[in-house]
Amino acid sequence: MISLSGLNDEQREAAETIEGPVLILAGAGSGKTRTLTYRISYMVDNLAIDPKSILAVSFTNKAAKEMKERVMSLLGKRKAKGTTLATFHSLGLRILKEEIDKLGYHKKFSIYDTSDQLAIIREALNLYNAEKTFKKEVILSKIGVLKNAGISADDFSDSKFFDDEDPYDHAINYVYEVYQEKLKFFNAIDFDDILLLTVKLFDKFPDIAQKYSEKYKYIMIDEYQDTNTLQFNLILHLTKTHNNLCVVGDDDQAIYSFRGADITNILNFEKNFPGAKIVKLEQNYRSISPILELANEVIKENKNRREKTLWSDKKSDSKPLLWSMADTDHEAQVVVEDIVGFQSRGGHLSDIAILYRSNTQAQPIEEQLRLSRVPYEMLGGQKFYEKKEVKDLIAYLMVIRNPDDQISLRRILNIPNRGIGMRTLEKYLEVTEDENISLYQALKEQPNLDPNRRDHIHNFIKIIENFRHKFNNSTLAQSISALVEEINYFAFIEKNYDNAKQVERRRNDITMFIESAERFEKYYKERANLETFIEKLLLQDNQDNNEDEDDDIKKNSVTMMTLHSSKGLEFDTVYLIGIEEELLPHKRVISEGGGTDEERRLCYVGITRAQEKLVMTYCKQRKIYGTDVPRHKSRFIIELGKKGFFLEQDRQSFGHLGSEEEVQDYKKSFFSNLMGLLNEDEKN
DNA sequence: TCGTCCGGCGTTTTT
DNA sequence: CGCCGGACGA
Repeated sequence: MISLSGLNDEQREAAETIEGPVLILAGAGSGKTRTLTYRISYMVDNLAIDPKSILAVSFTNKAAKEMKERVMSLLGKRKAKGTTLATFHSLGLRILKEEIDKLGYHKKFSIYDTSDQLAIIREALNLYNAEKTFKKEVILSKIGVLKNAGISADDFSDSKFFDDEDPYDHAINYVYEVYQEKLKFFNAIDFDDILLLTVKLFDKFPDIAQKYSEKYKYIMIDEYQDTNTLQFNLILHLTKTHNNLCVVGDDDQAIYSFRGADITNILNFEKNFPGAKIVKLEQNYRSISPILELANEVIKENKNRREKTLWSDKKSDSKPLLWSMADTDHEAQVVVEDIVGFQSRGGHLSDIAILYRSNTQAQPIEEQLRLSRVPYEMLGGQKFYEKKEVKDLIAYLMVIRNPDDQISLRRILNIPNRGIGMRTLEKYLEVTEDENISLYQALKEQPNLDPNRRDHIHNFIKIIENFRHKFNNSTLAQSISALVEEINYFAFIEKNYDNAKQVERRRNDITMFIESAERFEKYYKERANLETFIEKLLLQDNQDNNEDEDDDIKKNSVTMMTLHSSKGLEFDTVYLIGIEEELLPHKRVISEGGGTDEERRLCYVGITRAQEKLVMTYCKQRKIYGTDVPRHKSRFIIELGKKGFFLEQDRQSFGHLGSEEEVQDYKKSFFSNLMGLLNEDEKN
């Protein structure tokens, strides 16, 4: 039996209220994950509820994984088994994998990322209007908005989102329809479809919806303030038969409106789910009070929020710091030096996070960390699978699995070059169009269309077919290596880049890809196959699965991530870099004229990640499009230094290294930087 | 068919 | 500054 005595009164009440709707308003650091994990454990261990009927949904893989680990450590692996702790998208995908044929797709569908989506939109746009009046990125983002609002292509022109006066909307109306048709023809879906189609399925087939609702009798949703209409509809379907819904959220941390998140979902919870019990968690267990005071000061400027009084009893005299830097390189240097100093005093690198508004900020820091030999782990950013070489290989896997996947097929048809170029492709696309068959089918069944290319096409098809068998009969990693060999991909890389370093890097990416398949196999054992591997890749679920040896490495590395992905996490020390105008709040938001409330919340999220030490930085100068531009500290904090909420230090002169200890650290880190540089040179 | 060169362009945030 | 896409030439 799990004891709930470690929870405070409110937390315990939330954990013990199992039946009916519950809203937990949980301020930053108030122990909501703790509450949720105890709630799950309490249900399984004390109430003997079947773990299979418990579903907890969060937004990011990171959060889902964290929840999983904490439930496991509380309940033990054996008892925790069967609970579903998923992200919205992994849940949707799980359902679609079973049911998507009812919507007219085959079960081996592909999932398209942004670049795949853009490729389709470009063609659809050409069909609509040969002139380049409309930008495909704008169209894509609007389609995304529509999908997240639950609006299909047919509904758009009748919806409140459609403006008859706006030529863009007419273009979108056309493109959205063509886009969706093509996706279906390619047997592919995009990210938003994962949820859109799941909801569609439930709308269309109430009996299927009922099946899942009966399966998941107890549902918990984390970060409820960030749910959008589509997700809300999904929740409605799933809770329909029982109404056992427990949501956790904090309106001050709503930061996903760009993805259609609708804050009214949390504000109207009682209305949507009558009889809801509401629990407020207001004690912050995370941060020392000076950090919390700064956070409260920042967020209180926002008008539309539920009043909260977050408090902490962790008193301390050490105030947050604000460092001003000369430029981004200087910023990286100072921050990394500080980290090296911390490390040399015996600190754990895993206690440190570097947070930023935009992924572009990560680059100088990353470089400096490498130079100083500080291990780090970066979340998000350029995704591994988005690298060109990796994408090529994945495209092969996709076509092997789903030959209808025209986007992937076209990507690899002439990679490595095999003499099937644009001209040939166009001929075949015509056939595809005329006979309404897939491109793959056309290639396979009519190799004589272009006699000069016949052999090339034949060989290509043979590779695909052979490897379809190969993947069934040998292990995943073996098959992938064999494929790389078969298509001579390494030779292709060498041919394409004359720069030896580039060749090396790209070869390395391929090796890493194969290694990731090996690790996947090791962890998933007999469940490891092409299907499961691709799914993992596409959900960007890169959270490494290796429980054993890599754990040590992870325990000793700095974490870098955007403010968005930091939500829900906590660190002893946080460097919040680039607290400056046009970055936080972001330029785009300022120029669009809308409020900066969400940016302020983002700032609040960043500050409240820190437990003991918070360092904010800004640069006096920053390179934008290659030229240096003067910068200013963010409006969110500009007045608060004078009021004593943090200490401001100008690091440009290095004049603020006070204690002897710090000076020593500085010297040491300078030396290790130098060594790093030398070693780097040696290598090249 | 394939490589290269040039001009325009845009930088949020995520699954 | 660096990417993408179009144009052009071998």
